[in-house]
Amino acid sequence: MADRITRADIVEVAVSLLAAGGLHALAMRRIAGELGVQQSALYWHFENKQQLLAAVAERIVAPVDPPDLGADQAPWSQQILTLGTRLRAALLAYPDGAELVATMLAFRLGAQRPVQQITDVLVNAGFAPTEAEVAASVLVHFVLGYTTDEQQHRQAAAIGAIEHDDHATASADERFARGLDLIVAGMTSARS
Amino acid sequence: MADRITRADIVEVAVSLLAAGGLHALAMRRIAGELGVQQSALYWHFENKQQLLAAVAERIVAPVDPPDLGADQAPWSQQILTLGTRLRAALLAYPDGAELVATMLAFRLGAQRPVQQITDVLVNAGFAPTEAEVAASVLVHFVLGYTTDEQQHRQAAAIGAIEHDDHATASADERFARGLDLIVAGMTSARS
DNA sequence: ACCTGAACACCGTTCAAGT
DNA sequence: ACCTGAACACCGTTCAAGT
Repeated sequence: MADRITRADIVEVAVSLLAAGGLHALAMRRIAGELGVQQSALYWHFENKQQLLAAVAERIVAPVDPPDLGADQAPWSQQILTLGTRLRAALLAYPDGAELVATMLAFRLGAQRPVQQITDVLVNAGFAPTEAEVAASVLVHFVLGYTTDEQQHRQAAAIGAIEHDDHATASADERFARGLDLIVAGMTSARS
Repeated sequence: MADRITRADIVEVAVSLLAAGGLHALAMRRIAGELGVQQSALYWHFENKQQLLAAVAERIVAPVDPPDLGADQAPWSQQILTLGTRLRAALLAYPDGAELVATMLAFRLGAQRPVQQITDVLVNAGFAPTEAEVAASVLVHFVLGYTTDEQQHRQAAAIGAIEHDDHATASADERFARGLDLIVAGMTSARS
């Protein structure tokens, strides 16, 4: 009613809807409703829903800080573990966060920064560019896939389709950490 | 018109629709139409669409043969490489095959056989059960994630949203193989 | 047991028209 | 430049009723 709508407003509402109800709640009609505007109004600011989702995905992975590339940096293996852990934490901050980012990444729509950061760390550690890209994709696919699984399972438990298993949830962190370790070990022997 | 509809008929039509038009073409209305039946008729045979998709996913991964667990088996690392390559080939056989199987796996709806096969190979090679599960999940998430990326990118190129890059497509196989190698190397150092 | 017919409650996207 | 109003072309699911 009051003012005009901006791209940032739309993304902000979209993020809050995602936080509240997951990907299911992220409908153009609902976003428009929340902004007090017609659904067609959104299409002046975004070409389509995918572009909007790309912006949301970007926001999700934004808090993943780049590691120090300066003098006093941790060993590369430690940097990789940190990046992987931070990425997972960022994805877990929103329901369906992992699925959303994975989809956007497959379409090459934003959210590419974490992949680039990981690749940079590896190149900086002496990996050949192609080898660094391959290693980064192994890591990213594991983080996204594992976290998607985790969130989807958690959601199914919340609906009551599955009994909530505290034991399994507790060990999710450790299984993830072990997966990361395996990949870092693989990277170590891949370095020329 | 002629005969009654069976679960197998529905799955068969669904698979052929997937082959022809990808996940987008897999609509209850279209399946029903192809069978000459009302859409509501499908709900007598399947509880919902997800259960139907689970059956389709099962069909997609069915051609992934279990490796020999007998006497004259190849070294475990070779068996892992073979299983990973076969899984990817099975997923590539249908458009959106990887995405479909990944979703069903996240919901613990069928298509779990490949994961079990990989775990079995590792346990058989002397891995501790938990370590085998972690290693299998790393491998499976890479195969599914990488192949989903590949198929989605290919589809975007087909629509014309992206230029078709023969060079990139050519090296997709090699990048995948290198990723597999990295993971197998990681598994090797994870074995107690 | 198996299916029809019809409705319910949704979707994303387009486009002329208004201001 | 920015938004409304209304339509188009779809979805999955339910359920009384038929046979």
